[in-house]
Amino acid sequence: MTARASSKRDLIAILEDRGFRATGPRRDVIALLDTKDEGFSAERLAGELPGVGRATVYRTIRLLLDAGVICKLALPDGAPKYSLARAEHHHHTVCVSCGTVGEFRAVTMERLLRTIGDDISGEIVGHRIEIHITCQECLAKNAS
Amino acid sequence: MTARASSKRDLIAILEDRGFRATGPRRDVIALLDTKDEGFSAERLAGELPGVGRATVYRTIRLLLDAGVICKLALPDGAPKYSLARAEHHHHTVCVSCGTVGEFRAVTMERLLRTIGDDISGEIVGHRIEIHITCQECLAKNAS
DNA sequence: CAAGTAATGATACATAGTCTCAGGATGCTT
DNA sequence: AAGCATCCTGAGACTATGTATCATTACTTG
Repeated sequence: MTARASSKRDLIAILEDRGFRATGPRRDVIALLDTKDEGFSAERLAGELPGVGRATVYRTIRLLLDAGVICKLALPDGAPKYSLARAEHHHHTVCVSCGTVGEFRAVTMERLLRTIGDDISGEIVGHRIEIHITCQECLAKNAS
Repeated sequence: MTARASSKRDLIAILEDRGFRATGPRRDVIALLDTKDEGFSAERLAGELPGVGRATVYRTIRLLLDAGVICKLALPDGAPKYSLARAEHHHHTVCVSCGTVGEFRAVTMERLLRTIGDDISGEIVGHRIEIHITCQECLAKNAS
């Protein structure tokens, strides 16, 4: 099991710190999310929670996005995916074949971005960096 | 006017080189595209071409995407945008306020990505790097 | 010019997500 | 505990972005 910065309890605490109620449906979403080590789609999440309304799943996802505890990313084909944010600041690898999402940090990257800032007119407010890969498992599968 | 690697004529040539016909509707899409210096949405493009079917606009966009002459990118809020690819390989800046898209190249970035490859299990097949900014114009507008 | 192929517009469908609304749960005050 | 304001909920309508289908039209090439 991967070490995880945010456990289920932490996520609930974060919600409450922001003045939101930790209601049943929200706990359900968080509990399911907590079992996922890979990227997941909102629709799939909703499908796995028949007791929770689709709108509520999306609403909870938005809350957690705003709180910064999950990340939204896009496969090259444009399909959106979510993943739990384990580390404070990080970037993602996305397997274009199976959709598995990984995280990496690169201090060098941050330094580089600061440098690039000098060449860019305007104020940098954020960035999105995704590395698209074919993961080990898919490489092995395709080789066979 | 910005120097542009692909002019209208070039885009048509690229289509034909790939075995597609340079039909009227496609020329219309390309001609309109050629007037745009900013990022644009497919829907907006379709709206500005009442004589061309919505499906054809999307189909033409896909052809040009496949040919690599336009790029698809995403604003932080998830809204998709397209932009003409001027330079061969490049990354984008997107103004989060007005949506204007810019390009930049960073050789250092490519070198860095190669380095990062050593830390990533699996095979890198691509990447997506977007710098989100507030552009000069929007900064000025907000200051007033 | 005939036949085959490519492209077209209209429309239906798919997916992702937001909005609305009436009802229900919650928490706060007393 | 009662009353009340607020938050949250599910259902479903709606929007946005894009793809698939299909009958019709336009090219191209022999």
